[in-house]
Amino acid sequence: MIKSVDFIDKLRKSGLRPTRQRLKICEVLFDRDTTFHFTINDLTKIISEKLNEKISLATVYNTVHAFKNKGYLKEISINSDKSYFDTNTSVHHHFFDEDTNRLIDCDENDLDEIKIKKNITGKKISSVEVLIKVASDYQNQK
Amino acid sequence: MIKSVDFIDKLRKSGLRPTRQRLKICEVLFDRDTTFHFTINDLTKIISEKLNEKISLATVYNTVHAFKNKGYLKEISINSDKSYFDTNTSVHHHFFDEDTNRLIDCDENDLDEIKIKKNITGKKISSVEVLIKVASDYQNQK
DNA sequence: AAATACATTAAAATGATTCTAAACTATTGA
DNA sequence: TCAATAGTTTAGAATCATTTTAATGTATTT
Repeated sequence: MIKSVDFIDKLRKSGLRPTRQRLKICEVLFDRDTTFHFTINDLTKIISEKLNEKISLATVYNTVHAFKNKGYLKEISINSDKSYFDTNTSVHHHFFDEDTNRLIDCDENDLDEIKIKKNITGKKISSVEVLIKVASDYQNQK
Repeated sequence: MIKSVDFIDKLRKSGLRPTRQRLKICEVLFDRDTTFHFTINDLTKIISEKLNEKISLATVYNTVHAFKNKGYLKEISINSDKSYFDTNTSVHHHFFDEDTNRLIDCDENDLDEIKIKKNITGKKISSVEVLIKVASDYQNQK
């Protein structure tokens, strides 16, 4: 378990004031052993239902975006209406389970390195992301 | 230039009635030499501003989804609020220009084949998509 | 040509996200 | 320590993309 002091430090070092709300959200997001994939809705539910805390929806959005901008969260592109976030900020790819709408991290060994053999003039690559959609066999036959 | 008769045929064969609105949209989307990437907003603008036609927004949505379901359009996942569509329905990947918000198709030769070396139990891969975000050099240094 | 099934439409509804401006709180520095 | 300040939270309103509704219109079938 990570001490709340660590989060206070982390926030201060990023120029973010350690408020009650931000510390709570830190706990939910970062006090874990494994990567956490979530939508704003997921996070809001955990805060209100599991932790019985009341944090304004606007604050949840603000905080998640602040964390993303500081590099503590990664936003994942899914063909969807919602944004997904990932506590694993390293360069990695994803499986997306279309049955459950859940994301699964790809391991470094699950894919070969993606080499891009083309350049867009005057542009620099800022990210390369692979999304592998999976579904149970029978549902796939649409 | 594709004759409107061809579109009537195409629609009928797909079990879609060839209405004035659908034929107009076919022209915009499919009477082209090269792949067309668009958002619903782009399409609506072309219809109303360039063609001076009046098609209800709901119809544009309905039609684009119908065409997608019939396999005439592909929906592309961008980290964004909007959906992008592509008249190129083959398996291929994309560059996304973050400066202009424009999509560019990857050629078959731009990337090696993506081999996935992991299986999700009980699931079948339904798609593999690579999205390469690019931006002009200086804008990248945020 | 009538009956039927499918399509279009404007407007309302929905759902995710952002904005606003007022109240609140952490930090700074006298 | 305490007031000034700068940054934060908040509820609710606003926005924007998309979907639904239910009434009207049109292609197809018989």
